[in-house]
Amino acid sequence: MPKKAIERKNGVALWRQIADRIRMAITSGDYRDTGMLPPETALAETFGVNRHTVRVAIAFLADEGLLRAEQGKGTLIQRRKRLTLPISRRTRFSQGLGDQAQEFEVLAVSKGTGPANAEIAQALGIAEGSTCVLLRTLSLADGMPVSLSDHHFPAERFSDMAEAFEATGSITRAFARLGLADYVRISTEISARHADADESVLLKLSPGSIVLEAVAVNADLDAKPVQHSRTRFSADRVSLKMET
Amino acid sequence: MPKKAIERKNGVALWRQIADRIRMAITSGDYRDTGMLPPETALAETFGVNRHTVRVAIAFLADEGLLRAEQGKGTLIQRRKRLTLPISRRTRFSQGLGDQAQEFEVLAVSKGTGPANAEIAQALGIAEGSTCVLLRTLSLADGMPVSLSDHHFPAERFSDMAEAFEATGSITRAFARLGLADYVRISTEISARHADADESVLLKLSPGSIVLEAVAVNADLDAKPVQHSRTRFSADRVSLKMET
DNA sequence: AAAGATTTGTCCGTATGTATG
DNA sequence: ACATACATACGGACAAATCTT
Repeated sequence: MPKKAIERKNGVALWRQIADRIRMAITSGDYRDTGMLPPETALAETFGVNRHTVRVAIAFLADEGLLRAEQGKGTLIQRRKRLTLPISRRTRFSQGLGDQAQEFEVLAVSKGTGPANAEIAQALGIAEGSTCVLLRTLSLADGMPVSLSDHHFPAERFSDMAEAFEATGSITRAFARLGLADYVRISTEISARHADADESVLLKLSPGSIVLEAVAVNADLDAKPVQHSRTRFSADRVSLKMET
Repeated sequence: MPKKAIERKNGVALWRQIADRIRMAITSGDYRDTGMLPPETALAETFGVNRHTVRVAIAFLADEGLLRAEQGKGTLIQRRKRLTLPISRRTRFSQGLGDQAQEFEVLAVSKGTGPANAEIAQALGIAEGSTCVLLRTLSLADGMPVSLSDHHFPAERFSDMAEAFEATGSITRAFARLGLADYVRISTEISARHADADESVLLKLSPGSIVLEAVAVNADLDAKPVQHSRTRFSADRVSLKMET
């Protein structure tokens, strides 16, 4: 039974819908045994479309780097797994994801300072308009972008946060360098939506992709908030797990 | 000024990209002051497309129930707010959402029994293939579908779960009736994806909509799992919040 | 109350993109 | 590569409903 009939007239081309379905099937491990896609004719049959349409979808995914079609052999799957990020009071971002990939890195995309808006000021327990250190980071697992984060730190307490992060490559180590040895996650709010333009570019998403957005607040052991972050995960590549 | 130029040839129709952008603008509160969309001509100008194209996008969102266009007046925004479901060790579903709407109800869509697959058997700590009570529920806030859940309960212990739910209208009360006075959430895994056919129909989603999927396990106070559920939330209508 | 401006609704035609066989 | 059918996007013109002056 097909999960969902491919439909016309929803503003999404058939080949694009099929590409999305194949991508989803791969990330949920559907072709694990062979490591390759079924033949184009079989896929065309499955989705109830012409083979040409399937070929456009495959070409699109090959361009993304997810597939590699080889004449005579078939269509090989290049990447498969979805990472799982544990979330708990003791959440440490790079620890949680880092051990699920060969290579894991967090880059500072931009840094600066700016005033806290109402939402962030409330979360951090500071006055609206107070200066914050801003840090935008991009994490990559085996070279593939996984998450994009916008962090806010109260500037009064952590004025050198951006530099400390660049020196250490980790928020946890940057906090330690600034004299905060330990901290805990006090809240995480999760939603999902379509990626916007910035996210599409930085996370290398195709248009219409979904992001999981996690807005988190960390606090020191006296329950004083030290960090507000808004992290967008590529929903195709990550799921979030809470042990409570 | 638009964040990013609308692009053609990505397999996504212009009107669809514009509909997605308008939907996102609304849910992030962009037109809160007037409660209406700018005129079609202004939107066309903003997005750099013909007015007809904007009209198709608006018709699409109107069909979703997000907008209502009225001749001579303008285009009214029908709904904007997102419900927030708290998740913690003490999560009680209808309690969490129920107080954010005037009226909240949970319906049993279907019930039955069936064997546990590998994933569910492991989560519930029972043998693969053991019989489970299956229950599919649909929750509505003010008449609008919010979530669709597939629950599994070990049949050995909770053979009358489905009936108990129908009699009480709540999982918590059904457990209580079957002798389980208290239980706790032990894990929740969250991901996001496009809705499939069943979900689209039951949650009244338009094709291409996003669902948040939360796979949760509840256990009694002896840490023995009592329930596995897979809940899909309409991402446009719900966000999940963890206090840790 | 009347006239004009604004805004959505409908019709025409034409060009390009998408999907099939 | 070709031919065919339908969806998408554009442009212009005008009607219908509503608001403003």
